[in-house]
Amino acid sequence: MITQDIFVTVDNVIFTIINDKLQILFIKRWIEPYKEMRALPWGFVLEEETLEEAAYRELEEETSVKNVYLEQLYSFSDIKRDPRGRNISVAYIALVAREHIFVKGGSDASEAKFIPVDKLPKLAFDHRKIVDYAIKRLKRKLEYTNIAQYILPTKFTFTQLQNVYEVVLNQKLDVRNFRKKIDKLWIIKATGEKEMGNQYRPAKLFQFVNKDLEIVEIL
Amino acid sequence: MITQDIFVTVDNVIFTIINDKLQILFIKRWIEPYKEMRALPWGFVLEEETLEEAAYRELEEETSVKNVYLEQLYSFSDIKRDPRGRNISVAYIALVAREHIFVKGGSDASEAKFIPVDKLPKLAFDHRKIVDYAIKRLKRKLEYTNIAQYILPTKFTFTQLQNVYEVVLNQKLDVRNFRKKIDKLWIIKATGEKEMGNQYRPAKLFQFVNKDLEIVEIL
DNA sequence: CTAATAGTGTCTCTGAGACACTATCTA
DNA sequence: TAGATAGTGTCTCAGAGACACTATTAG
Repeated sequence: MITQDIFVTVDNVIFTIINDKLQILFIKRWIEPYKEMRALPWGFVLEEETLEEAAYRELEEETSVKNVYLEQLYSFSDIKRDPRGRNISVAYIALVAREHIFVKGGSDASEAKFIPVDKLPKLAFDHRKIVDYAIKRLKRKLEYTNIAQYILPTKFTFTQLQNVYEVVLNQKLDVRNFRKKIDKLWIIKATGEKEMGNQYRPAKLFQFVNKDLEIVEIL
Repeated sequence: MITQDIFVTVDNVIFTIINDKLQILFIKRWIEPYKEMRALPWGFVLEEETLEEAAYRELEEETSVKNVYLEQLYSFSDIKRDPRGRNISVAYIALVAREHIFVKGGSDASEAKFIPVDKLPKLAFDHRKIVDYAIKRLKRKLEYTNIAQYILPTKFTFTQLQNVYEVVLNQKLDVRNFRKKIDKLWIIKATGEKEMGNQYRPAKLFQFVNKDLEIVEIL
């Protein structure tokens, strides 16, 4: 029998939209290596849990969260990715609506916070590579699935939906064309309610028809 | 420090086309569990190699191969996937042209052979799940990249190219529409040569313009 | 000249994108 | 009634798919 001295970990790329910007959760490292730098929340995989369970457990250590979407991204295995020893990390993407996530109190150890993707500092380990890959996957998936629902509140306005697309794809979209396209896909339906309380015309509230991830050619 | 007793392995889903059929390489297991059943070629990840290197090394243990395309598929981690102990397996997809792969002599131990995807027997472990996922990925990737080149000889006819699409997507395609579409993508070019030796009109030979994987909206 | 596959063009329909005005609410 | 955002329709162009015949070779 072979012996292996390899540690298996999970890294989470947790996306949400705050202030109309796509943001990712980072902790601040308080020990070497990469002390003081930002890093993705990570954790060891325990013997009695799957990778997905490990990712979910890790997620809950840093945040209070509900209605989260979790998807395996890729496994990273560069020999030197952690200078302390051989490590293989399975990265996960998490998508959450702003309303459904709460970052746990900044114990001095972790100090977790969301940072906009266009303002990322230099990151620890190979986390920049992971983040880049995660963004690419998210963009792609937005275009052929109903994944947008996981980053939105259950009930949302058409404008909010469009904003998800604009912020993730990082480009402005035409209001009329966007609505036409979404309408034809039948992935959302009106709730009959309206968003009140603003000093302008109230917007209709919508919800997604299918609460599971669905492949739909979109955009 | 945590101790982990988890073995990390790689499983290879090796695709090629033989007799106009999409086929995958399997070995026959000669020990329990799943003795006598078909399984994907697999191997342990060594401490001084990346996952991709492990997949490639394993590939070379079962076959002589050149010009192979290798891509990480997904990591499988069901607690009970191997009854002998905790195991996490990173699956890889390999694509090879029939001409570029040779299955090593059937030592009684392994007896490796290609089996058409529509005639798979019951497979060992969770390999059915892996295979299904691999086929799905391959189909999808065929539609938006130039990945077909890796399953074709360097020079090929338009008919052969169309056959790759038909066999992988498992549907007949219209000759004229297919040619029009491929033409417009500028991903292949005529070599000027023709395929001779047949008792009918000789077909022009083509080759791919870009030898690297390229994202191109296709079909 | 027969058998077998290579290779080509047109029409219709649908989806994508460009583009500007009216509707509805609060203060 | 001013300010602010919600919500809507038309035209043009490009790509997708349906469809049938001619071209070229070996024997």
